[in-house]
Amino acid sequence: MSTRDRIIETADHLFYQQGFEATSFADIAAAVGISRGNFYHHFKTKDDILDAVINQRLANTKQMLDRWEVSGNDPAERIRSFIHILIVNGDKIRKFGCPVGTLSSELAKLNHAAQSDAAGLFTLFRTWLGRQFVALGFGGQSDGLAMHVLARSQGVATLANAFDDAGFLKSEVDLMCDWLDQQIAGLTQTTRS
Amino acid sequence: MSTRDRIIETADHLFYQQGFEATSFADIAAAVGISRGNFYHHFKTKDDILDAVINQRLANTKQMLDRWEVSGNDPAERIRSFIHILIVNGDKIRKFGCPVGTLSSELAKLNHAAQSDAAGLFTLFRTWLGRQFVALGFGGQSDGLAMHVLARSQGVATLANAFDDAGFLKSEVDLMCDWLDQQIAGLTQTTRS
DNA sequence: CTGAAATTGGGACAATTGTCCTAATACGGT
DNA sequence: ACCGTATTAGGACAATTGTCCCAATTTCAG
Repeated sequence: MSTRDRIIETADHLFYQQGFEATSFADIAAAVGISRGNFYHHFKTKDDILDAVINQRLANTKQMLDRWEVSGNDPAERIRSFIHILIVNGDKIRKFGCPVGTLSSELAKLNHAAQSDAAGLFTLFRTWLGRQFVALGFGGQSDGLAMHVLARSQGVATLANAFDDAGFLKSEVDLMCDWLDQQIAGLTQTTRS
Repeated sequence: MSTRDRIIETADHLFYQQGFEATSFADIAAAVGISRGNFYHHFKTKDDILDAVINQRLANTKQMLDRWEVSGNDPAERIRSFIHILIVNGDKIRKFGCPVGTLSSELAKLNHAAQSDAAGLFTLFRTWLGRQFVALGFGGQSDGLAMHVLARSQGVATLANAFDDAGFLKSEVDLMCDWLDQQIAGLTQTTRS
């Protein structure tokens, strides 16, 4: 892996675990094991690293969502896959919160120009979830349902982090899956009537 | 108002709008209009101000919740009052997120000792909401329902902030109120059977 | 092999950080 | 009026910040 990529990967982890503002050039350089001069050769400003990190997250997320979409599962199962990220990444979420939500919140407070780019991560999930709901037949409600799923996931992540509570995380994931089943059942009923 | 109280109030606003880490002694002193030396006389360390800010938030929140509880409204109406904070503070939430959730998240990332104190703000709402659900007759489910309301509020705040979307905020508040009505209706039905 | 370009290390730089000190002023009780 | 305490201003302090420069070293095409 190139030095540049190692810097991005390390910065990604540190931004997630410590926050963007609290992570310094020196922190990243030390974690990568290179000098600050070398660091500067690859990234002139702190905003440059942030852009690179966000772009990598966007690419990785897009790749993951694409993988989920080409696989044979039905849309409902895909949405459940999304919901279950909360469990798969449960340990990290309890320690550091959701990587997307916490970065977006921090950049909003810093009034940082990259906030909209960070929000693009949410948009990625939003449009993907919306597509699944459309495929299920929810039509014009799909975007609202996608935002609803996104919002509940964010809330669960925030509280699981605040209380460091794995049980709550699990039970809310179950509730969300139940909710999804009810929505789908309700839709089938409406279609039949 | 005493200088000390003015410092706390100003620090509260700045911590909310800029974040704890991004707000410096100099920022607060300048905003209050006092010298750093004067500042130091009242608060020896940055953690001291943070403690004072959190304690004031705890006191203010407790006072607000007490006020809501002694008023004649029924518990369901009180829960709706809580949910509607999202609308009342909608402008600020869209700009800076939820004061409780964003502070808790930031302190968790900073591995700050005061994180548990900040989480105490959540506990305040949690036990208060739980008490309302108990009063409604939800018994052992009450705490889970309280956490559920808390989580959904947090998620709505996070996404309303990320997308700066007032319409989404409004529609999710309506959804939460509908959900509350359904829960209560379901409870009555169970009681009758 | 050679020379130019890319990469790397080791600092320098002013600005800002949290913390602390001292001297001056304001205030309140006797 | 006086004295001790509380409050205030102004600055000093080392450490760290983001940024930048320059001299080595490595890489690699010709």
